[in-house]
Amino acid sequence: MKKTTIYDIAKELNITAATVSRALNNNPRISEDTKKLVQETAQRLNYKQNRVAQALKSGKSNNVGVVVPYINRNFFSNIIRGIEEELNPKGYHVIISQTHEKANKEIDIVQNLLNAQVDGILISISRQTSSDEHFVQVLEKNVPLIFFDRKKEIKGGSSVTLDDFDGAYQATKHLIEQGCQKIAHMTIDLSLLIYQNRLAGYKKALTDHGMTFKPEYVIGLQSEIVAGKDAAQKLMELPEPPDAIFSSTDLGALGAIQYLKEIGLKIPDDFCVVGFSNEPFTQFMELPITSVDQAPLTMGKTAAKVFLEQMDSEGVKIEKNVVLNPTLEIRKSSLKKGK
Amino acid sequence: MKKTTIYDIAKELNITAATVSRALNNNPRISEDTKKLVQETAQRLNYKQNRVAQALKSGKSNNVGVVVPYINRNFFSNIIRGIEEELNPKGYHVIISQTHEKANKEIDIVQNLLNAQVDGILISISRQTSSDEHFVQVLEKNVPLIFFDRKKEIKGGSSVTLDDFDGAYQATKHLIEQGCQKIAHMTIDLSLLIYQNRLAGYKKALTDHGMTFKPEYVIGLQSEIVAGKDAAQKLMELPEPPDAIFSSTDLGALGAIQYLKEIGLKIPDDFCVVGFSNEPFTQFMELPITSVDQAPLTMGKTAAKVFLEQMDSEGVKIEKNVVLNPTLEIRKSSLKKGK
DNA sequence: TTGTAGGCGTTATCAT
DNA sequence: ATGATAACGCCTACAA
Repeated sequence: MKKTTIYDIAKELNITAATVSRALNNNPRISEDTKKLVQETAQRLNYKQNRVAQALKSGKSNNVGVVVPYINRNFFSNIIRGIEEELNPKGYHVIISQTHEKANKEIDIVQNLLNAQVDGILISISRQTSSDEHFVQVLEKNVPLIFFDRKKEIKGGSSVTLDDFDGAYQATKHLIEQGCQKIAHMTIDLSLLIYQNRLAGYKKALTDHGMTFKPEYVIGLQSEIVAGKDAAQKLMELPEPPDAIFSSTDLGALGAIQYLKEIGLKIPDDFCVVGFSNEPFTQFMELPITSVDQAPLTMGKTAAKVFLEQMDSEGVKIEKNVVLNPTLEIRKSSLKKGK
Repeated sequence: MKKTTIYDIAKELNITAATVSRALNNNPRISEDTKKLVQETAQRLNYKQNRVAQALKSGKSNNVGVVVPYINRNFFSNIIRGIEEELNPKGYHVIISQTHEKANKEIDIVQNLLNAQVDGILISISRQTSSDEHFVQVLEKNVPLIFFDRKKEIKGGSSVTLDDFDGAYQATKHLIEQGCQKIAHMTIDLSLLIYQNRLAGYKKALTDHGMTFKPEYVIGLQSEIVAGKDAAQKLMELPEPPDAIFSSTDLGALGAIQYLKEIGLKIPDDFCVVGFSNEPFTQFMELPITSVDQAPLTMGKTAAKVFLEQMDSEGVKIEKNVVLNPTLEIRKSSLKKGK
């Protein structure tokens, strides 16, 4: 079945394609009669606008590219949900791609998206990413570029991020208020800004409350349960073991909890643990885990809104940096009785 | 900065755009010299193919539409990951949309995707969906239509589904083998085929092992923890309460476990519970939950492969229905000692 | 081996 | 209020 075009409608009505186009686009200087006629015929012939042709003509594809490390991570899939829900009603389609945390892949993807004439790119950079060139190219083509969560400082780019510093600060302060004296910190890849900021927030909370920062209380790991267990073990074997852990990941926190229970510690009485991300499982546990919520849905919606603003302000270049506030979800793993 | 086109390259080299196009597409009847020249100039001028123009010309957009109820459900985001990983290397972009389980939204989305000239649609239908028309339209336009997980029987459509019957059968059989005598079943929306099949598999396993099916042991609920608790309570208040539950969802299973623990039952000694979906949290629990794994990644990859096959077999209409086998992940919640 | 010309479907700019 | 025409960028018969 051939697709029907405006020419088919035109032929049917003995008018010209231009008129049909105008009628369909509600051009004011078309008689109501023809408009009606055209619309009816369009319906009858089952006409559908060809968005590709429109895109070629207008230079606008109505597609935006969204780039993340992995789609199936809870955090990212929530962000994407937010983006889709904000952009779909405005007529945009969301194209998703995964970098697998590889810089090369990211560069390829960005190139491909540009070739596909996307109207904007929303991205959370890969762990490996160090160069800027592909982002510069995006901006040179006047394609809006919005970073979310993991950003790259670049002139002309916008961003929506979480106040990781504050999240870590809240978490640490909460532990202090629970009476914890020796608070350790588990972190991940410190090459990423977000983890640096969490570390910084942790430090600041300590010193703000008259506690000294001890380097040996900071331990790096992969985001896995076993790694969390191992790290906890190392911490507990220190001459002066900690009495609380603020982990930059929930899986790390979970692993730590498992190890601490194994060696007979009572949580939260003997030891408090706080995670980061507020993964779904943290609230399902028998011992629910306190965690910093990153508001991914809001982050996605906000990133989409920033994109829309840029599209609206034709010509005027906007550079907007939104910082969202995290919320500490306090649960059993850090809530001492009587507090 | 204006985009460079093949005309710019042509002008630069005093040749014609057609030659440039051929050179870039590696047309055999172009001299190696010009090819090289063209490629160098393309590089130098930072030329990028315009995929929209190509799409208009060829009728192929190199975009596929993927439609799911919600992107952030673990099951769906894993499927999407599989699809993207399979299709990206082949040069396709993946457009995602969410139906929010609404039939209207689904119809709109499908229309929009068709307007956008997608080369294929991969979809898991909404709970509400009853009509077929939008799918018929897809097939009439010769656009490959592949259902995954939740399908609609329709001539010309392909599908990749899970053998839900078998998953339920395995789960129930496992409970029987553990010595459970009175096995209840928690289900969700029986208007969806998948839940019907799970119920059927449950029944068959019972009768195959000489146990009688009791309607009062089947209880419907929403997929929430509280609903699981309530349902478990109702079951336990029966004159003859069950000694095991096979739940069609993991959250239902979790809720049930929480209630059972509250009333002092020991799991798995007094009571066994099996869930469905193998959500990440099931393995993180202090009492890890046995669950049926749905192999979402494989499902996504398979759906993508089916789509690719259809694209390869130009003209020939293929209708393919793949059924994947679930795996029972046996964990503590159903594993009696000594078994 | 390369050039010419037309068309994919739409819209914007002239005319009429 | 409508028609004619060109253009978006690319590709491909057909010619040369």
